[in-house]
Parts: sequence; C-alpha cells; structure tokens
Amino acid sequence: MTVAQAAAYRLDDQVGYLLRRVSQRHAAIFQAGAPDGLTPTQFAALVRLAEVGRCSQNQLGRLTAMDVATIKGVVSRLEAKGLVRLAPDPEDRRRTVITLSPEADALVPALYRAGHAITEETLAPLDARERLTLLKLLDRLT
Amino acid sequence: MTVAQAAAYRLDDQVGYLLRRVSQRHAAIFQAGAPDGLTPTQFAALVRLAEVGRCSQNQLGRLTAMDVATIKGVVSRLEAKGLVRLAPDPEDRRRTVITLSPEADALVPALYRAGHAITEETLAPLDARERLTLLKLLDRLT
DNA sequence: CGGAAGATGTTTGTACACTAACGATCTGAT
DNA sequence: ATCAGATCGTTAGTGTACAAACATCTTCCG
Repeated sequence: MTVAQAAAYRLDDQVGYLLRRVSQRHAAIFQAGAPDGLTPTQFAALVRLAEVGRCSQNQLGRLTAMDVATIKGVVSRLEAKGLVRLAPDPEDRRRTVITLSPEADALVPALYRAGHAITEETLAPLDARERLTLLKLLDRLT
Repeated sequence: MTVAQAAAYRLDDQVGYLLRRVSQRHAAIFQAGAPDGLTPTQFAALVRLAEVGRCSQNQLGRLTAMDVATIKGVVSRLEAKGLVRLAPDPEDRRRTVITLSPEADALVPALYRAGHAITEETLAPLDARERLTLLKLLDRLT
C-alpha cells in the first residue's frame, strides 16, 4: 500500500460516511423539534397511519421501510404513548389492525407543521434548486 | 386539515425519510461486501486508525463522528476481534491508547478495496457527475 | 378435501446512537 | 500551590435496525 493508494480512499468522501453524518445532524434537529418526544420512525408510522387510516402491523412496517421486528417495537411504544390502538382483525386472525387514537388524530396537524420545520432546518444550507437535486439523487439510491 | 394541506406533507419526499432508506440500502451492501463481518462504524474506526497510527479512544470517536458511549462499544468489539490493541497512556492516566493489531495492519489493503467496491455499488445508479454533486450536497448538510 | 407454501406477528441476540450521570485525572488561572 | 473547570473513560437506559427461528393462520394447488 503506497501513499498514493492510501490517499485514494478517503473516509470523509465516502457516501456511507457522509450519510451517517448527515443522518446524525438530522436526528438532532428532529429530536429538538418533534412534538411529544416522537422519534423519526414513530413520526413516520403516525404520518403513514394518518394517510391510510388503518392497516396491519406488518403492512405499516412495509409502508414505512421497517422490518417486522422494528415495526413491532415502534408500534408498542406508540401504543404505550396512547397514540395508536391495536385490535385483532376479525377477517384474518393472524393480523393486528393498527389505528390512530383520537389524541393522535388531533396531533396530526402539529405533526405536519413540525415535519416541515424539521425538513426546512435540515436543508437550510441549500437553496431551493439544490434541495430538489439532492432529493432526486437520494431517491435514485433507494 | 384539508386534503390540500395534508398533501403538502409527503413522507416520501422528506430528507429524513430518504436518508433513512438510502442508509438502509447502503448498510445491506456494506454487510454483503465488508471483510471479517465488519460493520460500517468498525470499518470507519479501523480506517482512521490506519491514517493516524494511534490515538486515544475519545479522540478516535471524534475522528469518526461517534460519541464516547458509541466509540467505547465499537472499540470493545474490535478488540474482541483482535483488530485493535488498548494500552494505558503513560503520559495521561485518563487515556487509553488505541492501535491497530498486526492482523489489522495486514487487513488494511483489503479494507480499501472493499470500501471502494461498496461505494461503487451504492452509487451505481448515478453517473460520475451526479455522484460528485451528491457528495458535495451531502457534505454541506454535515 | 388436504397439504404445501406463504404471510403474520413474536422473541432473542447483536450492533449502533445518544443522554445522563459518575469518578478519576489533568490543566490553567489565581 | 491549589482549586475550578475541563477532559477521559465507564455505565445504565432508551430506541432504532436487522437476522434468525418460531407458532399460528390463510391461501391455493392438486
């Protein structure tokens, strides 16, 4: 390994490392601005539920890019906070139907407001065109 | 909350959500391609150590964007794998000096190769210009 | 109808990631 | 020289995130 070869790999220029650091900054902004101590994943689950109304636990996981073990924990914590309700599905006894609680319904407008503010602060260093470029590029790496 | 207002917040268009999904894809690629079962953070710690030669545990954390609790666990696992060595600093009794083991030294070239391959696969959907644009934009959100 | 294949949810284990609090040690200013 | 403040590493607690294994239930094919 010559110096030239070693120099060719710079940690700070790797997508993975940058993704981790940007995610860290975003997480800090999120934590400061999210209502009710909601985490990004809990937030995502609530927003999706508000969109679809009701769905099974595993389906909610697929709709929010969480695997079955992860969505299970997220739903449990949301239930503990009184934001979602769990009920057996009469049509399929394997399923648990998840719905927003009335408290969560009332919280939804605040969620959207907080979400906008968090995104705005995260993207603050970029202008409108750069933001759009970034989102499009990220989307293609999904 | 009208339909128009609700439509104005789309989870799939939020930076935070996209960052999480891209990070997930990258993590999967990383896991498939990293030598020795190394995780992204373990990999980052090794690469930094290879650069700086030796440093204290907390400093290694700062050099790799990990807080003290996180770097502690990462270093412990690297020690368990025989890739780093810990020694008390004779000049400052608070410090633990971390160095690469000979095995890790021998592994460094493979780390750079794997790192390049992982980055390449992660960025595969983008052309060279787009990659550069993405890295620059991400860097500004750090 | 009956059984294979697939889906649903649960649990266990490992690994980040951060907060908070803690004791030990070092440093700098008085 | 000492003492306040900073730094170093540790621990405990919470919350993602994934793999793997499991029991239960549904569906669909023969």
